[in-house]
Amino acid sequence: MPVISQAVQDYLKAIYKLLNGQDPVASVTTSTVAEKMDVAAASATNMVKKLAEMKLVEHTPYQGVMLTAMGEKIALEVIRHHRLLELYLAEVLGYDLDRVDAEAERLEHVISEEFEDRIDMALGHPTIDPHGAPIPSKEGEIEHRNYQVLSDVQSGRPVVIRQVSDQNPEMLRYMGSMGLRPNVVVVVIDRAPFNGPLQIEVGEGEQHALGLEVAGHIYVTPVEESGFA
Amino acid sequence: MPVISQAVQDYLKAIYKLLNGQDPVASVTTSTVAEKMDVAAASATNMVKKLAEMKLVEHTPYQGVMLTAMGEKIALEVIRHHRLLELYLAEVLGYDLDRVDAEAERLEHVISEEFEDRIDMALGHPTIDPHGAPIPSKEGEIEHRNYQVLSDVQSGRPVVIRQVSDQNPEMLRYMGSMGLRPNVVVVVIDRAPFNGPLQIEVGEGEQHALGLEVAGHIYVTPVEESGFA
DNA sequence: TTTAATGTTTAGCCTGGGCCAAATATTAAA
DNA sequence: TTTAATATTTGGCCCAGGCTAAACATTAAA
Repeated sequence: MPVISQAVQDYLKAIYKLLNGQDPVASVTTSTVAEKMDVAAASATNMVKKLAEMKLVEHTPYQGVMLTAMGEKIALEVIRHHRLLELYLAEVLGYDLDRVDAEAERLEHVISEEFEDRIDMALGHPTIDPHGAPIPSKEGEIEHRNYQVLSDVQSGRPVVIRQVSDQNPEMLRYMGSMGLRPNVVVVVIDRAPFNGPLQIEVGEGEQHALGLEVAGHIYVTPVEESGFA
Repeated sequence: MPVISQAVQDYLKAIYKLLNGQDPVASVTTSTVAEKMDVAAASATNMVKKLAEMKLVEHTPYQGVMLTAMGEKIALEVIRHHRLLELYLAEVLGYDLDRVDAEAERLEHVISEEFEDRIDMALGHPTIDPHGAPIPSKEGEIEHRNYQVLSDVQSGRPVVIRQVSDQNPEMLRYMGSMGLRPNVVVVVIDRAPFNGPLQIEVGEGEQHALGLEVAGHIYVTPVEESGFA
């Protein structure tokens, strides 16, 4: 089998996330892949063809792409690397939450099995990354949890933040500035009409007005529930 | 100026090491570069031409290659990354000495300035890597020390190992198995004739027979001296 | 049901960094 | 000093992974 290049890893990861991410998509087409990877449609077509030849994906033209077992395994390995690295950077090296993603992105492709194992051990075999996303096991198992979106939470019911989207460092920084991070309790005090902002109380203290877009990137469970499906 | 690709970094590092390494070479020709990089001579020619266009080296055909100030700066940055990483892997993550080089080789090209600074801090701003090689400062300064080669040491005079060559993991493992690592005291008990092996005493205890090839990759100073030039 | 809009693929090109084989310089030996 | 051995460079090729423009499919709207 051909080499699993960095590009191949990145595409598989992107496809995996589109299929199983926070808002999974019915069918992953080459153009959604192109968009996620930020490349031209033609480039995605080429790569998808190549991945299909390598038996890492199955592709029905105009329908969509699916990962094969092998493709999914590789994607999960990359994601495991990524999330272990994120946690290591945050916990051990003291990175801010909004900087771990970019660094992990580059490191994830070059670390050895030994590196993976050693940071896993140093972290005590963690299962959740610093954004609250599950870390796949070495065997390629990953926990799927059902979280609610903060923007859907009704007023007065306290919820715990379980996960925040790591897509946008600026948004992460903004969330961080209000204390919005995993394991923090939040109560929606009030919802402004016409898709207006939420008034929320964070932890014991401060109140903030929070737009729906940001609230839609915060995943929560009612206090007392874990979110297991 | 064009992008400093990984390949460019590797060539600059190789040229730097040929010029300033443990046995510096009068002139670095494209073919020595090719050999060090383990590529065909034509490939090295191409890259040297490219480096010259980027003003990172000066090349006089059939004479040799020299680094410009800029080229040397980049080489030293890469070497700093490499050696900080080696030390971090050994000290913090518990790597064996013979495995740090390969891992650092891949990581050195992808870590950010922030990563560099954080591990530097975690290690207390070290100046020597786990093989005993100096770590260039962030400003691109590097200490040059004058060490003796163990194979040249006369019998009966105790010496301290200051550095071991990191070229060959197997040799490193072999050295390690005899306790030959930086900061260990060694005495040459006897030299067999006809370029035969040295009989050495390592630390307080064991004696070993050590071939000249390996002894030639161990750098020492007489006990009580530091090796500063 | 035909047309327009949209999505997908093909064709052909580019860049980086390898390769080999052949041509050309240079140095060393006869 | 001429020849042989050795270095170096050139020319032409390959592969990965991008790109654009054009061709071709499919779905939605008229």
